[in-house]
Amino acid sequence: MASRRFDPDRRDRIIAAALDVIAAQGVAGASHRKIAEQAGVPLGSMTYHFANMDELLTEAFRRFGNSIADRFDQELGEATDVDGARLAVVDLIHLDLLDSQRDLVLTHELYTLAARKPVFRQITRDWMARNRRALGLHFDPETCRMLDALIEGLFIHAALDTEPHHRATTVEAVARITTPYHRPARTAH
Amino acid sequence: MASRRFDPDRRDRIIAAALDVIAAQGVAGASHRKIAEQAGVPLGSMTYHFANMDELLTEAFRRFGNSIADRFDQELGEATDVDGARLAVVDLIHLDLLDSQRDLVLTHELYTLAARKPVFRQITRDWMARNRRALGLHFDPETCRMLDALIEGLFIHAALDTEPHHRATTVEAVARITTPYHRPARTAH
DNA sequence: CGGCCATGCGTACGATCGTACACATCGGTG
DNA sequence: CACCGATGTGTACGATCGTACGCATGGCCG
Repeated sequence: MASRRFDPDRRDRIIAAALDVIAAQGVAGASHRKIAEQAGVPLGSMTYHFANMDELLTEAFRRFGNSIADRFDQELGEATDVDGARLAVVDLIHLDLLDSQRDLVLTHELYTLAARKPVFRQITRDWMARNRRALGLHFDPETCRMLDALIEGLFIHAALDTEPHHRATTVEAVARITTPYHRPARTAH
Repeated sequence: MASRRFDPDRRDRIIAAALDVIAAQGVAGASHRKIAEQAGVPLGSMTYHFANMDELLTEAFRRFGNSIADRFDQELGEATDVDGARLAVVDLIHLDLLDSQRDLVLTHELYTLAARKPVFRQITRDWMARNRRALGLHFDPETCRMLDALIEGLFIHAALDTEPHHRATTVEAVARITTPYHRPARTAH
């Protein structure tokens, strides 16, 4: 039998399994028992490595948020001008995120928790702050807020629409939201 | 004692209670027992009036979606031009929706269910379709999609941000997303 | 006026949950 | 080599859940 000594991978495996179960069954369906089975560890390990369910969920969602934010940092860090940044945003939405039903589901689950429990709200805020910082390399703060909101909204629609989103629509939407509005000159009246 | 004969209000009261409990405790915390207590009906009434939990949730969220969509119809129906419609959208976001933590929480809960179960996805789609139809009175279809997405995103941010959203930011964001993008003329190079 | 049946309810059952905790295991230490 | 404490696990308990179902109730029909 494998050594009974401390196994540093054990914690990680449980966290990964937690995200898998949440993606498949939702937070509501994520029990210690199911996660333990998915991770291939005994039930007793759950309370040994994590004081309670909230601690496990907290760590899991923090890891999830960071993994998404890493992609923001990477894509946007490579952009060299505003147009490149716009393109990076479009790619982030289309390539990395919309294709992955898993990420969408996890995002929804996190938001739902965040709307109710302060701990998860903080995780979400940290995540959003990271995203905005990445966007802030190329856009002014107010635009970052709008752009961030638009990205969130496009997420949601992608999760629920039957028909796939057209990339052209995303391109146009990103272009619009990053372009300051100039009130048109009034014609005489 | 009150009559044992059929009470048509009973169903409605249960549905209203269900939304109250979901708003307060989330779908995860909404049990037959809690809803029954909130509605002031015995536990046995729950399975009498609703075949199972999903049927109750379905009816509750359908009612919720319709109540929000009604406000969209009303506000946008009163607008007479595009600027009026833009203002209506801003008002919808700020007056009716952002102030109400309850609506935000319910929206998140519905989306989370919708991401997983087809029944609730259909409810969400119907709701979105109603909203888009209302927006369609004043904007072209592509703009409706973008605007709808932006509204969703602003919702989410409102639920999670500590600081309140500035109305001016919303006004600017709505103006931008409803203004077609014109590629700027290139300077010589 | 007496019985019947639609309406509505109290209760109990089996499943599942989070968590606690006694106990097994075994590398390191003296 | 003996034992001790760190590491990890099996199991059981109390709470809560959705749901089923037998039974109480009382208007209505004959």
